[in-house]
Amino acid sequence: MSSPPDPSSWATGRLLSTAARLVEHEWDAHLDRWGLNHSGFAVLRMVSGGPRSQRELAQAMQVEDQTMSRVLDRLERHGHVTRERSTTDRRRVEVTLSDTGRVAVAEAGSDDAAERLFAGAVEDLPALRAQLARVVDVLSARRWSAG
Amino acid sequence: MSSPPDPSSWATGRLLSTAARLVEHEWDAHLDRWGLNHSGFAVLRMVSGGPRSQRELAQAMQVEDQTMSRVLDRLERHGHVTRERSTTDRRRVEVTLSDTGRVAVAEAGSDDAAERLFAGAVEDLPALRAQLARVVDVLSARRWSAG
DNA sequence: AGACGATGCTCAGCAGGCTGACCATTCGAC
DNA sequence: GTCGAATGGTCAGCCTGCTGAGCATCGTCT
Repeated sequence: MSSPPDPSSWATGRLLSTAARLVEHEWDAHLDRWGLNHSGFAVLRMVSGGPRSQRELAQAMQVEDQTMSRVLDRLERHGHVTRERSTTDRRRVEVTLSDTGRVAVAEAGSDDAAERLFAGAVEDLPALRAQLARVVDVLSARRWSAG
Repeated sequence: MSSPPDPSSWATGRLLSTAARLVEHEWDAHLDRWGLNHSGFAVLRMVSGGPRSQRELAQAMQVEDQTMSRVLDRLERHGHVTRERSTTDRRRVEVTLSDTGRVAVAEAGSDDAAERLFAGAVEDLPALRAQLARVVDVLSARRWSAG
């Protein structure tokens, strides 16, 4: 008898979180084949544009440094990425895509499964994206700025 | 020089997750005053309609039983909720809102701060909600059904 | 050169997600 | 009544988030 969930009556925050979790879940299932998950994959894509410092990656992903550190632990452990201290600034750690990482990101992202995930679930994808981008803009400014 | 994030070029999944995290973060900051967070608050609101079993709560929140178990641990530890074995079916645990829980949920949810959070960040809230609700509908059906 | 703040990263600990494995109780079929 | 499957919760372990604290290096200012 347990009634099916009725999302249209939920608070907006819960709607957002639940949708995000469901998408991550499907995406993770797809990426599992390469030993990746949604966060690792996003980092890999970022690093595929050339070596990056951890701080740069953390800021790009809108995440704390400590979180990025552990995501990179996992990527390194799986051989998707290498880390070495910068020679010019020994505080920095240069994160570089490995060959297996390059293959993984290419294969996992080839058939843009990421966006096909939304097929049938979204009426107007560009509109949804625009609204979400605006939320991210406003709230991340509110969070990471001086004020 | 580090360029500010440009969400409009992100993958949709990442957009969704990031927006959700930012909203949770602000919401948690508000609820912290009552020893609550976004997940605990949502559970509390659910229980305020009368005692529920843990399984019911888990399904309503679209979460695994184990996750709900630990959220309730915390709510119980903070005295927001009481748990007692059902007398008619001793496998079930009845979760009941406590007095302090009732006060907390009333105060924290009074000035609907939850929705004001989106003021200025969203153009057409009903449209956003409708799109998100559809995503949740489709993906949760895909996940929790037999198929 | 020395001192001191800013910067880049890691460690420890908490929380909410998840999976897999397990236990207790109930229900149904025999 | 007994046995076995279904049901309701928990334990352990992993992952990504967060905060708070600490360490090493770099820059700057005197």
